[in-house]
Amino acid sequence: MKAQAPKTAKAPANRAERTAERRAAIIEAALDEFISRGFAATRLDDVAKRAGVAKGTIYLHFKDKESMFEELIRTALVPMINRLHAPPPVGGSVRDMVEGFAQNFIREVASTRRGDIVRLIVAEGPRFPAIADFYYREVVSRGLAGMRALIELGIARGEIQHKNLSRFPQIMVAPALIAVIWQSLFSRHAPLDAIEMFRVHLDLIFGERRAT
Amino acid sequence: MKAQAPKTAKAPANRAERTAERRAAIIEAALDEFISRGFAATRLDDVAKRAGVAKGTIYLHFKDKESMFEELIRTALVPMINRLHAPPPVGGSVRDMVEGFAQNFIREVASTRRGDIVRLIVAEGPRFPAIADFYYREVVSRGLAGMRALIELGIARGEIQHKNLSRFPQIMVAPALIAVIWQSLFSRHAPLDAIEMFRVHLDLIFGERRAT
Amino acid sequence: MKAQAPKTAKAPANRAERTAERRAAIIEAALDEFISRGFAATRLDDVAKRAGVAKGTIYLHFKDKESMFEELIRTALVPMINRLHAPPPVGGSVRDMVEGFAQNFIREVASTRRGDIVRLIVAEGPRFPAIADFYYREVVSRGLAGMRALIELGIARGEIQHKNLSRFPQIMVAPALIAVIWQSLFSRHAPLDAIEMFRVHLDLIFGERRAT
Amino acid sequence: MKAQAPKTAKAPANRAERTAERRAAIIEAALDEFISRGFAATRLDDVAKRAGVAKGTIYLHFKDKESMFEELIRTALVPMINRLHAPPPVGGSVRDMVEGFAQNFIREVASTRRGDIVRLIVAEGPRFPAIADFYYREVVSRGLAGMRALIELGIARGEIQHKNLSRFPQIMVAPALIAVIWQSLFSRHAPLDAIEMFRVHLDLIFGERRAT
DNA sequence: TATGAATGAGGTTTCATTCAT
DNA sequence: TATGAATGAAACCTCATTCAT
Repeated sequence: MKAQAPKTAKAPANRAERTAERRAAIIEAALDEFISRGFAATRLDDVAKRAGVAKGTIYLHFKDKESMFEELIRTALVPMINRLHAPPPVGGSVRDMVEGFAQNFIREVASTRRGDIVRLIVAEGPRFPAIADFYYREVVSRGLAGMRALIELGIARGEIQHKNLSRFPQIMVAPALIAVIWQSLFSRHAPLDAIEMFRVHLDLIFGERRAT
Repeated sequence: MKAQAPKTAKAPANRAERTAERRAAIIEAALDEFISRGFAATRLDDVAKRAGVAKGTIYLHFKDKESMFEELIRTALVPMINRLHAPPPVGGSVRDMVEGFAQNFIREVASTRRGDIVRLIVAEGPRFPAIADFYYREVVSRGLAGMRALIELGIARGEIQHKNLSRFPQIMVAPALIAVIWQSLFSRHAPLDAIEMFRVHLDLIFGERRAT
Repeated sequence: MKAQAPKTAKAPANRAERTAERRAAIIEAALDEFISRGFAATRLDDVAKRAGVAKGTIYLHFKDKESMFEELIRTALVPMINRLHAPPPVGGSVRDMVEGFAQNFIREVASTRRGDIVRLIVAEGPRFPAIADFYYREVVSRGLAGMRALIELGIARGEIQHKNLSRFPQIMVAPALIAVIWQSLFSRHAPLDAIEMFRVHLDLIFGERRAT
Repeated sequence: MKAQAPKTAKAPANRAERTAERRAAIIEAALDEFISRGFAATRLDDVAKRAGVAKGTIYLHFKDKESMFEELIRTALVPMINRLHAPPPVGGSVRDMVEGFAQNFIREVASTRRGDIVRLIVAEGPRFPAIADFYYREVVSRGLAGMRALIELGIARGEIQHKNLSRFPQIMVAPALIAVIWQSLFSRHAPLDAIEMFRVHLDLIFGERRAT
């Protein structure tokens, strides 16, 4: 619908819209800067320049640098959280479900900027307890709970033999995290086929597959 | 004459010794500060205060903040590197060797400041390629090579069934890295028994054990 | 509406104007400080205080102390350069032209802050080749070329007997430079009537005058 | 005489001698540094390094940087002063005497480090009144007095026609000072034959010469 | 709302000077 | 006497934040 005055087609109609766009540009720019420099080394000047707004404009949207950072991380995590909420694509075997999830994660997180956000949280978490708390509450604990449920399903169905695995669902996702970190730090030195690594990892858990 | 005062063991004899001590104090203090604040947010003023020296003294030992950081990380990694060089305590089964190694790592790295150094590298690596390079060259690639050798030994001896594991030795150590990160970020929220987790992980690889 | 307050002539209308004023104040203050302390001993803190701005404001106008210095000198030389460009007040004898020029120079340079700038260039030139180059190119070589033209005119007209003088136009201006230096260093000890000295100097070149 | 123990010929016999040598080395090094950097930008560290002594040693010979500078300049001026004291090589014409003096000055001052000392005084004089005073008293006023005496002798002998010249002996030496400054600042851009220039200058005063 | 010039606290770094050896 | 490690005041410069327009 929306159907506003078509204007010059490009210019974003009304004021509210332009404001929202500016805000989005700031968020986008700030994320990029924070990812590539970390919190302390990021200059709001650069964020403003990259977002195409004046420095003062940032303060119309965020109280200060710190709350901007925290809010940003939260915002950026929402898509990941939503994905966790989404019911796993029930259907095939548990292995297929886990593998689907991991492929998704590796493709959409480990190899993209979202992976850098994870690394950013690892980097700045200790100095921003609010962020570590939020990340634990919204991502880690939910993700592990979901993974544990899958593991238990796998055990119940007889796909997984190792009963103890449900005590440490972290093991299931460990290679995915490794992939994220490897990507940021070492892909230059040696590329890593994260998806294949994950498959081998699943072989350990579910037993070797017949066919690929 | 000068009487050769025997000193009360506390006063560090000669000048060179005191200088060395001061340097050690600076290194110690700087590591602590870098770990808890990251590179950019660390103030050399605080480092000096913590080390009990004047600000200028730092510059007698290091060219500037950046090279201090790089040199520090290198220095701090040496013990880890040495441990990797040390021939694995050959003897029992491959599983025992790996488990011994992991216990050692978790006890001496994951739960100590050394673990924070690993996290620091993850955090600052992208901004300090020299550090990431050094870490890859001296720690990661060697560690993975050693691990691959062990895996191949395990396969040769029949302890390990999954031949593909040797392609991704990262899988073997993944839980150890998870432990390091968990320790820094989430141990407050939920403690993690890293050693037990690693044991379960080894069960996946070597098969379940009869007795503990 | 906003009533268009006519302002009381003191308040500098719009923002751009105030910025320009501030910049001018910085330049003014910096020149004074550089002149009285030299480059290295000048503190930007003092410049800011004298200009009535904050320290950071200086950096909105100049990249750093060094480029501020170079730019300042260049700016300050422009009036002198313009004067050199101006066609000499053709008219009377060559002697009158030279004497007019010298009187002007002594009055407007040797006895004012502009003279100190010349001394500043002498003082800092070796450490700022860019400045010495600029000064040579824009002031010295042009000034000497002009002076040589005048000398040749004087020779052609028969006012000057010494044909060799055109090989060293420096001789013509030497007393003017002496005056500049004397002013800065020794006027306290013994005042120097630079204009009279120059007249005597011209007597050597053009022959003694009948009347004053 | 001196005839001390020949020792190893190279090593400077006794302690006092070594101390004197060290002092000389410091003076030498400091002069070089001050000349090429100016007072404020000279680092005592560099002076010490260049002199081959420890930083602290400088303070055994000089109260502080400032008095070292002043003392240095004084010391360095002594040879020039002595030369002024020396009775002019009476003999030929006044012109010969002046020319001899000027050639000497240009050869031994303008083209050497001593010329840089003159420039250094021009540069730092205003900030070191004691130095400007000393220089005026010991060099300038004496030099000008001597020059005035020569001029008056020239007038008396009929060699010089311009009676007023004795009022401004500065005119006589002006080209020599020009040469000093030119050397430091512009010799890179355009060499200046100072001796020839001075000769032309003398032609103005004494009349053109028959033979060269 | 949006701007960006201005601020000034605070950071890194330098260097004259001291002093225990 | 000579050393040079240590000091810490003071310099340059940055950048989060404010505010008049």
